[in-house]
Amino acid sequence: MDWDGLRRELGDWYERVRRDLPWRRTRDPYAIWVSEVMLQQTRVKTVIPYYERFLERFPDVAVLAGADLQAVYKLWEGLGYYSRARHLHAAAGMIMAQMGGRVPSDPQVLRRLPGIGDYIAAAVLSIAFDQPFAVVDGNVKRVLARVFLMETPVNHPPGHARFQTVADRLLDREQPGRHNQALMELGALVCTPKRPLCPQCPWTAHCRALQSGAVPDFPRRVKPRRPGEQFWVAGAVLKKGRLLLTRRPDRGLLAGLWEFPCDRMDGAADPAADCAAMVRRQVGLHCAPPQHLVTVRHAYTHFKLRMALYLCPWQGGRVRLDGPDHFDWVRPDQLDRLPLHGAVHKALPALLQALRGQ
DNA sequence: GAAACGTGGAT
DNA sequence: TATCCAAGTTT
Repeated sequence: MDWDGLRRELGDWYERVRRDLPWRRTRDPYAIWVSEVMLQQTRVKTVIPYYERFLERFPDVAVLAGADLQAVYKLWEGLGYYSRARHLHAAAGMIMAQMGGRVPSDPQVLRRLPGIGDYIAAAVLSIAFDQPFAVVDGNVKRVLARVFLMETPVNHPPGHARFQTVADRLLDREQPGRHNQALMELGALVCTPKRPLCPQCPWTAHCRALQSGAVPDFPRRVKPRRPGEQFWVAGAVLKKGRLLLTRRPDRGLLAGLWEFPCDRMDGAADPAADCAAMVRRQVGLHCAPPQHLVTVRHAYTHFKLRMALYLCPWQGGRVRLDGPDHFDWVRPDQLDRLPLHGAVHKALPALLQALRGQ
């Protein structure tokens, strides 16, 4: 295997075609780090506007560390995987408190920060600090699987180490940052999951999948299991023109985001009554018979959701929380101040229309 | 080590 | 409409 040839051809190709992305215009370790966190399981096109806003609002570690977590969540709204925002904020605090305000360049130290795993550590160390660590992300696995005809499934954790081994051997230790980005760029632009553009690939002379006509069969994947379906009922409690919003705990699904009190339905022959009972249980309020507004569908990674939203006129009681960790009575025109999750955003137009009609 | 963890675009 | 899947990490 001509490793030097591979590295050179990849590097030359990258210099020719590389996209001008915002995080490629800086060597600031903080900015690189933020971009890598946002890019986790998220498309470049989606990330760009979030990245621009984030760097404008939180230009360095000190500003981020001093910000309210809620403000960070608000900026993260709609990007998904909200624990990333919490971890980023927490890590910034640790960097200020323990590391002199500088993103650490020591692999052991960096790797211990929350939200920084093997991939992000390697990316930051190579791109911002020129250290020889090879990244292994979805792009890299796909490219390696094809070029080396690797049978290892790319979506099965036990096989990850095999890809890391190959990536380590392939790494250009002279220009590790450029090399890592080039390999990912190749996966993103040419060696794509579907309909790869092999004629444009710098590695056609080396690719074993191409030579054996097996490109469409690689990479291998294990079959994911079907996500189940959940049914939730949500109640928009209305009192004197204000809506009750609750905040989800800082762990688990949609951590830290705001929503109308909601819960899974337990089979519910009578969803409206179930909603009223849910409101009593979750926030301790009594309401008039709930009126169905809309049912939205939403797909999460591991289950599908159908959420029925009801309008629940307040009748009595003071808020006592069981589940959510905060609440607020919000005027409908101020809902956009809170970070809300996708299902709530889908249901919101129906609610606002109903309120206007009252 | 399997499962949890979001969302939107492409097909 | 259903499925795939994208610059992964945590528990």
